[in-house]
Amino acid sequence: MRAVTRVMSRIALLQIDSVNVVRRAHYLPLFSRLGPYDVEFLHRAAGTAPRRFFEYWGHEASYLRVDLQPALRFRMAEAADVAWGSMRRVWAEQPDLVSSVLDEVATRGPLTAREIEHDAPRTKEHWGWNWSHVKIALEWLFYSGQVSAARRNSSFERVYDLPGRVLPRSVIDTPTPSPAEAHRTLVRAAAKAHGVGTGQCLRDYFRLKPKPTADAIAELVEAGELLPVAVEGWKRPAYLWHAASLPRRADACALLSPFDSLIFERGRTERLFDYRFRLEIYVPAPKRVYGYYVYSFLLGERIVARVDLKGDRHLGALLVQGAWAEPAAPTETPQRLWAQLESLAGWLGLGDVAVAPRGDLGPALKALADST
DNA sequence: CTATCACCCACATTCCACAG
DNA sequence: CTGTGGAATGTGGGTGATAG
Repeated sequence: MRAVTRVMSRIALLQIDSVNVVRRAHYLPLFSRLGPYDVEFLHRAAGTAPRRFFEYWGHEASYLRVDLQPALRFRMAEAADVAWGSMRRVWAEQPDLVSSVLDEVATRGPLTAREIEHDAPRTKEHWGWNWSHVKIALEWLFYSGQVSAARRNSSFERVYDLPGRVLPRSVIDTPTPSPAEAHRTLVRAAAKAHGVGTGQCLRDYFRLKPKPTADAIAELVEAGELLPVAVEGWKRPAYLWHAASLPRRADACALLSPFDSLIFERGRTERLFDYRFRLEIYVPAPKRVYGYYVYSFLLGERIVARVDLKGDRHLGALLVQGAWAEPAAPTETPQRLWAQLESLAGWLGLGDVAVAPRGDLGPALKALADST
């Protein structure tokens, strides 16, 4: 068994080969480790022929490389068993609605949910979201692969269309792999992205089920693609991607969105970075520890700070509503963070960065704000 | 014309109990 | 210990209609 230090694991992790996206991209960017140039590239790549990315359920709602589409068809085929309850119900109880919505997309698409005229009632289930039955039908069709997302509109709503008009011909023509082969493909992709990870990490990347993932891992170990390793301080066995490179150091400098693949598996984040992160957008305001939408600041190979950000278009400013240093923060943290905040504001088309001096980094950032 | 408002959409996490 | 299922949690923002 080869031993891997935690520092090596952190560095290996920084090589990302797929991009997880995307909510609320208009006021806060979730392509957080990509610069403006890369975001342009991603939009172009997702929106023009031949398309390089498509939207589907990966880890969660994600842009995925189109060549992974065949490996996700098993999930589409399982939709009747694994999709959320409201979707399964609309499929079982209102088949006519589902087929008329599909017809509408086929004849008039691409379309958003809003553009399909209807007086179907709305529901209020689960998360307090308030979907119309037409929207649920569309999401059912999306989950089961009968429609795809052509793009998002300016309100970030999904624009649905038939897969044949969204995906490249070569992808449509690719035969469907067996579920076992599909799992190997997805575990490979996860392993490349992680460098080093536990079975848990590899499974969570595409939200796979335990049994088929364990089988895929065993087969990839057998084939020499994954190497069993022990990571310093980790209780569970880990796997090293055979081709992972281990640079001597990492010079990252980036604001990570709460949904960034670097930190979306919270247990892994804690084991690698000694950094506890929890999403607080669904926490009632008085119970929040840090804030509604908190970015983590990656510097070098450590997470050294977190900031609660809000883009205020009306004021034309990026609001820093709080800033906190982590124990690993070096002295240059405020300056490096400030530069990233200015860059982010520029990318969002916001002229200013306004700092409220909340949190232990607040005063230092405020001083930098006042001096510019 | 601007301000306001209603409407619609956004689909994740975390804790906990319990079964195997 | 691992996995699973249930329960509980929110507000931001774009758009287009309407009021003033």
